[in-house]
Amino acid sequence: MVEDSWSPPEVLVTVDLVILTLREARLQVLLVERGVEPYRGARALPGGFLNNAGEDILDAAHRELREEADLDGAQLHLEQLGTYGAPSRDPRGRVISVAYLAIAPGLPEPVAGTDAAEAGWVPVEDLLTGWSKLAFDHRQILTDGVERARSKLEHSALATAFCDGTFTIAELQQVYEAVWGVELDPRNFYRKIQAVPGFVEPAGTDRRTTGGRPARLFRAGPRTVLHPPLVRPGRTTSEGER
Amino acid sequence: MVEDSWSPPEVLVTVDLVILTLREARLQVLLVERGVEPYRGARALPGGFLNNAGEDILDAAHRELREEADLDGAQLHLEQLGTYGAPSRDPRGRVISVAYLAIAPGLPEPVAGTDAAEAGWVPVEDLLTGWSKLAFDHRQILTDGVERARSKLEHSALATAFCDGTFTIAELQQVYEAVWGVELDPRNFYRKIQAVPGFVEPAGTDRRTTGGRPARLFRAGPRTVLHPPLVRPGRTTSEGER
DNA sequence: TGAATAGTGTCTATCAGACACTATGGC
DNA sequence: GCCATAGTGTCTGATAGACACTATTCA
Repeated sequence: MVEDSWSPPEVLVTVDLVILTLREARLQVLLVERGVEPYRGARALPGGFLNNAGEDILDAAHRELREEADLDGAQLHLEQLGTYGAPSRDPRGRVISVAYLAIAPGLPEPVAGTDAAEAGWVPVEDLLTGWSKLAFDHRQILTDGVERARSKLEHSALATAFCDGTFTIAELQQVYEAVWGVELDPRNFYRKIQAVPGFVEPAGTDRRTTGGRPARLFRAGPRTVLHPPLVRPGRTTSEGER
Repeated sequence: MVEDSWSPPEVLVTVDLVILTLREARLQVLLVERGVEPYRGARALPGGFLNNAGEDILDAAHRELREEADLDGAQLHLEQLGTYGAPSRDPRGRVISVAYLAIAPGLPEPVAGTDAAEAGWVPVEDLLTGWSKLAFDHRQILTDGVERARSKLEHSALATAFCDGTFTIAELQQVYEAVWGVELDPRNFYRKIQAVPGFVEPAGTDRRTTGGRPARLFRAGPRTVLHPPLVRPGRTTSEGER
């Protein structure tokens, strides 16, 4: 299959990040404003080229996380999302992008003092329901990242990655409600969470929030795969979804 | 972040395929024997370098499917599995591999007359329970591919991709049993399948197999997402899985 | 007729959702 | 006390698994 005179083409590789968090009870993503061509001035996912030929792709994702969002990848959930390689996706030439999905607990303030010209949290809903433009194929990557998160909430303990070290069941519920875009019954949710062995475990004392009775605190348990799973409500009957 | 004199490193890209099928009621994968260094003589997943800088990655997967397995990707389920980019994974230098998962209906004979020196179906169980070696990080890629298939059987209509155009419910059950490595009750399975709207639809006449009453034929329905899902039995109680 | 598989009916323990109710804080 | 939220109890309709039973072919 390989002729003697043939040699494989070399391509450039970027690593792009879909960093999701919960702010003001809404699912938000970190976007930067591009300072250089192409797509100068447009909003894009944070990311950049591999540093050198010896850099591991996952390491590059950690580096971008630090450089562009001032986040420590070791503390975050970080998983590969997919690789986007349409020949026309980058006007500079053949550039393929390995996308990663990162989940961060709610950061109180927008990221500042970072490398990118402008970086800020944007509600995902505003981006995906409207027709806002993102650079390159980043809208598709974002869509895939959000769908990955929605799906993984059902079968994995991903939701705890949106929370701080300790959290209340109500806070965990907010994660599910924001990511899935549904409302859940707090009482049933409470029991459902605790019916999954190893999902969350108690963490001692109490804390109060708006008004009511103080809530117990929990931390993430050892289990990353949920049995039984938490299934998304709605669509029980037949709909034509692709 | 990019100095004026700096330019991003160029890397080589291969596309590797995890092609799964069902033969003799067992989950099998197509492997080739490498004819060139590195890993000459070792078994590997079929695959190869991008053809030229303008070739789409998915197109390259289709091309490899045709060249190395004589299969038509348009007829098969084909999805991206992930990208493997450890700097040390290929002794030739910086080569990253985009892996694809393909699902094929049971082919009666081993593939012959193809490009690769040797190509043949190997039971997945033999590879993953034993300590058989595969070239590069292909054992990891295979593991990931099998786990992807196992998981997607629960929530998608992937199982029909293992079957011919028309199939019986018993044949579909064999898919689940082989991929999951469990035994299922035929009567409950039968009703469970038909309880999922759009999963399978009737296809006319009958056919008989070993002995018993002839079974109805079905074809894949329009639905690719299963509601309700088919959940894997077993592991209901807490186990420490990763 | 008997063996073998296809397909249906039914029973029961369990579970998910609805929601009444109690507990515990701040005002 | 009143309000708000946390957490528990209970009821009910749906469901998953076990398995008896009927149907239809071949030998």
